[in-house]
Amino acid sequence: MQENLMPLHEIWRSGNLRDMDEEFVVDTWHYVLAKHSKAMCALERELGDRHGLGPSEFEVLDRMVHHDRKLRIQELCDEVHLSQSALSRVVARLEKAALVSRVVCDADRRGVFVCITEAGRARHAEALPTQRAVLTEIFDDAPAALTR
Amino acid sequence: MQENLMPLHEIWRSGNLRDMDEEFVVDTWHYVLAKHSKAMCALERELGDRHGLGPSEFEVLDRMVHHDRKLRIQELCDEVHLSQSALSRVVARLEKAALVSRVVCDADRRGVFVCITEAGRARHAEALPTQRAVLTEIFDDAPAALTR
DNA sequence: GAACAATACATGCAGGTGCATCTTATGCAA
DNA sequence: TTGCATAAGATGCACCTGCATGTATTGTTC
Repeated sequence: MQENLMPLHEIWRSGNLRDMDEEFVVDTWHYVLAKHSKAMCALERELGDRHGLGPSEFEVLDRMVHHDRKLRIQELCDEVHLSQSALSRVVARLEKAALVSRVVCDADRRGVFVCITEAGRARHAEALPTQRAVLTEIFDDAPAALTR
Repeated sequence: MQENLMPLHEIWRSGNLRDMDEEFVVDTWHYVLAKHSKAMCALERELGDRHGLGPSEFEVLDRMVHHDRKLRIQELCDEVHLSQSALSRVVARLEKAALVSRVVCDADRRGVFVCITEAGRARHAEALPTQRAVLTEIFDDAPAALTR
């Protein structure tokens, strides 16, 4: 699909940028659509086949590792681009796989803390190079033209 | 979500672009994720509420108008980021709404031509300003810094 | 022409997502 | 304390998507 996609920096250079014209906006949108589609498909395949993780599952683990502490569901909502209900289910799946655990928050018993387990850290460490490889493959055209 | 998202051109300027380092790639990915999520949600809401179209439906109509001729399902597949099966169903929905019609291809009776109807053109013309407005709203931070 | 692989599209099915709603807990006011 | 609005998170439901497969047609090889 869209093999002749113009790199975004070229889109941004080609037009009259002072005008913020429609063509520029639409080209940028098509760039985002194409890269998103390509990356999501590849991540789904690679993370799934090699590590048994979906992109959403990986992203949640990644956020947990990044913050390195227990997080409220709502805090995760701010960082992962999922609805609260979708996130709730992702956490449920991760918990069933023993990659995170849910702990009731004592200060506010409505709330739930999500804690990454050792198995979760291990799975994330294992999957991280795969994710980086996929992204590098897909976005390697992005900065090149800025330095060429 | 991610209100403090760094514009992509800043991401591309900030790092050592010669190195294509991981941080750059990941920041670019997060940019794509954030913009895609924001735009898709907004398009789903605005196109849906105001014109009774989903993003995929609009995109197919848009491609039809752009090419201004009947297209094979497979041709559309190359342009819209959907699987063949998903596209088949989008076309079915559009046909049920009388916005396109399916015509068996005489030269190759396995194939199907998709033709946009007058109602389809009208609906697209009506929805186009909405789509452009949404995209402009979301991508207006993108080029500005290049000219400031 | 017969047999068989390949192609174009449709469809059954499983899975993920968002919206609306439910449940439980908190906070605040009377 | 009681009553009610609000917040956190879970869940029913409808919808969309991709994968695998089915159906019809075409091309190819013998």
